[in-house]
This record gives sequence, structure tokens and C-alpha cells, in this order.
Amino acid sequence: MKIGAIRGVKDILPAEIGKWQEVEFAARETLENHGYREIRIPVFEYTELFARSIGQGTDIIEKEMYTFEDSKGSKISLRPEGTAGVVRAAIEHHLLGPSAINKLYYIGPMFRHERPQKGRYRQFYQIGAELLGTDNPRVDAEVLSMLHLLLQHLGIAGISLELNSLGCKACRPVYRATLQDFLKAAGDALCNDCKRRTDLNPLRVLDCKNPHCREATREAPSVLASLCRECMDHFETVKVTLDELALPYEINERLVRGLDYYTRTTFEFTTHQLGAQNAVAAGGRYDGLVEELGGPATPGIGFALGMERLIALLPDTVGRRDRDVLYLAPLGKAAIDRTPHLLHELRRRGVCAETDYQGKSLKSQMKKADKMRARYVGILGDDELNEGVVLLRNMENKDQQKVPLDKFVEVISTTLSRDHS
RNA sequence: GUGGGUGUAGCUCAGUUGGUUAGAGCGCAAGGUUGUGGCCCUUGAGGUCGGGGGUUCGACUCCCCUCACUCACCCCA
Repeated sequence: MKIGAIRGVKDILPAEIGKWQEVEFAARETLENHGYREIRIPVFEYTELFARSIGQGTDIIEKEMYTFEDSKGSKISLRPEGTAGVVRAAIEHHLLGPSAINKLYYIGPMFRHERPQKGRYRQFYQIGAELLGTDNPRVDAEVLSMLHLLLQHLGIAGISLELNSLGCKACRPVYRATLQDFLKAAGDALCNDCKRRTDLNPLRVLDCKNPHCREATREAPSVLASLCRECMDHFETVKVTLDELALPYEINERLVRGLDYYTRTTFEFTTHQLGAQNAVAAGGRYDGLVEELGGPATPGIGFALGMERLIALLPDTVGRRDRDVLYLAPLGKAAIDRTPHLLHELRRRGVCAETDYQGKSLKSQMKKADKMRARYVGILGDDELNEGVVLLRNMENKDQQKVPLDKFVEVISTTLSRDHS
């Protein structure tokens, strides 16, 4: 019986790895230009960390985590998202202080046990950033403009930014109660899921796609109208800053994030090109989270970007960088015996050199060289050996010249670097 | 967890009302003069027709079960 990969995970093969590397490179560049530093944290944590940060009532905690017990009986989970771990690490290593601002980013796999579909995998990769230590609304705008810049650098089009504010611990509970009353009055007009949500997580009802629920909640009380003075001012400054940056956005009062820790600003970068999973990057402010996890009261904001989704949107031109390769074609045993040393010297000089030790015909080797898009082929047969040369063939213009064997490495390395410039 | 769609060669797919040796294109390999790639030609390798059971003289084809993939619900990046 053949063993295949686990359901919902996928192998990223060399054919598409260029895009991944390109995305990672662009992300590091953009994030670091904005003052973020990379942090690498474990892919598993105590289950309780996630339960406390993401929220007990959420699907992620209730049914989507890969949880197991280690040999001592501790409950451990593979991380379903990155924020909890980053905050935990920041607290643990005392990165947080009264006036410290931490800008951290991470790149890595997350795990959720969901039914796989387009743009949704059980192991999926996120690029995430967390900004801890300030609740200044201008940094909310900065996070958004940074994300915008990253998408732009990667040549991604057709993405819109949706924006909302969920209020703080002062005004959100008030709104929640008002909304709950409204939903209870709506009663049977709501789908079964939404009836359940009314008690558990009423805000999520606003996000339901069911047309009947949409209709029933058309007149629902507005989040934005119920914000307290401070939250209203905060949101206003975010918007004004975005306007000054000429960043287009749409207010979506139904934009409710799934994780409990979000406060105030929430946002999603969405597209219509991904089927049902339309969020490419999303996040928001979480001013209560650090304290909730046992750290000093510290506001924060962050986002996560789904790499598979982003890569699905990438133009085909991205990530196709070719190396200049030299293919060495030895003919006969004597030449093959010389090959390892020659290749080693070439590579020591930074030349991308390849061969096939199988002793195939020249024709066959030429085909192979052509297939790997070699720029040059070095032919080394008995004739060349006797003469002390390598026959260097330019695969583009078919020029061939004899190069003395002892000069070969030097000639080819300078030739390739010259071609390159 | 719930629905729909699809499983035939490495890839993309044909396969007629069930009928004997299951095909194509691409890819791969070897040739097409002596040591030279792309185009073209020839030949070749490669398939338990997802798996199991059933109906039948006979199943890739019909029925049941199962598994996988996929899309959607749900949820979310």
C-alpha cells in the first residue's frame, strides 16, 4: 500500500518554489523597511495559550486544532495562528515595557483541521506581523499601507481593503447586548447557525452569507454608531490618515473577525479571484490580548497573510529566475574521471555547473543540457584531452571555441559573470 | 461535520448500446552517418482502468460500499 500525503496538506514542488521564495523575499524587504524584525517561534504551544487568546467560543478552538498530550500529559496544540505565540514570546522574554514598541514578523506554517477546499489547507503558511506597544491610530494606517505596498510590489491587482471598528472593552459589550436584543427579536428569520450565534457570538451573525439572515439584519444596530468617544476618534484618525496616504478602502460594518481578541480597527484585504476564500490578508487591533495572556497592559495590532492565497494571485512572471548554467559533457572514461575535480573548481568559483556521469552519447548530453537551459556546454572528449583543451559551446549562438584546460575554470567564470551584467 | 462533481499512462484527456490485444497528445528513453541541443521522423518503456464486493458467459462501462481529489456550506489567512 502506497503512503500518500495527509489529507489537506500539500507538497510545494520545485516548479513553484520560485514564487514562494519571491514572496518571502518581498515580504522581508517590505516589513524590515517598516522596522519589523523577524521572530521564530515554535509551531506548538500549550493548548491553553490558544484557548485563552483566540477564544473559547470559536470554531478554531472548539474543533479545528490538532491537539495531543505529550508523555507527561500536558495538552499541546499545533498553532492555528501566529499571534498568540508571538505575544507569549514577547511577554516571556520581557520585550514589553512601558514605552517599548515592538515590531515583529514571522513566516511559517499554521495548522487547522478543517475540510480542505480551494485556498484552504490543513497546513497553510502565513506571513504575519505584530506591532506591540502603541494604540496610536496612525500605526493602524501604517500597517495597512505596509500591506498595500507589499501587494503592490508583488504585482497583485484586484484587491480591495475593507475596514471596520469593533469598539473597545468599554463600548463593545454595550453594542453586543443591543445587537443581541435585536437578533432575539428577529427570531425565526435567522438561520439555525445564526440562532446559535445569537447567544455565543452575536457579531458573527452580521457576517452570515445566508440571504435571509442578510435581509433580517438589514436594520440591525450599527457598530460604528455605537462606538464610544475614544473609539470613534481613533477610527476617524485611521480613516483620515488613509485618505492622506491616498489608500482606497471601504467601510464594511459587517466585517467581524473570527477571533475573540480583536478590538477597534479590523480589516481584510479581499479578492474575487479565489473562490469562496476571499481574504488574502486580514487582521486588526487587539488592545486587551497581552494583558489577557498575563503580560503588562499593552495595546497591539497585527495581521496575517495567507501565502497560498497570495501566491495563487501572483502573475506568472514572478519567481522565474534562471541561473546561468554550464553543462559539462565528458565523453569516455578518461574525461569522466576528470569531471568531479573540474566541477568542484567551477562551483568553488560560484559557477552553476552540472553534468551527467552516466557516460551517455554527446547527442544525449546536448539534449539534456538544452533541457536544463544551459548557456554553455563544455565538451571534453579524448581529442580535447589529448590537446589539453575544453571545447566550449555557446548554446545560444552555437559558437565553439577551444579553451585550455588549465584556463577553463577562470574563463568560464568570468564569461558567465560578464554575460550576466 | 453536511452536500455536489470527478477518479483510465508521469501530465492533460478519449474510450462508442457491457464484448476479446485499453488509446491519443505531451513528457520520458533510444535511434535517424563519423563526437553536437531546439523542429521533424522512427521505435520503445510505462496502466492491478482509485480500492473492495455484486450482477453477467463476459465489466473501464451497470449496481452497492469504501477511499482519494475537488468545489461549495461551515469556518477562516
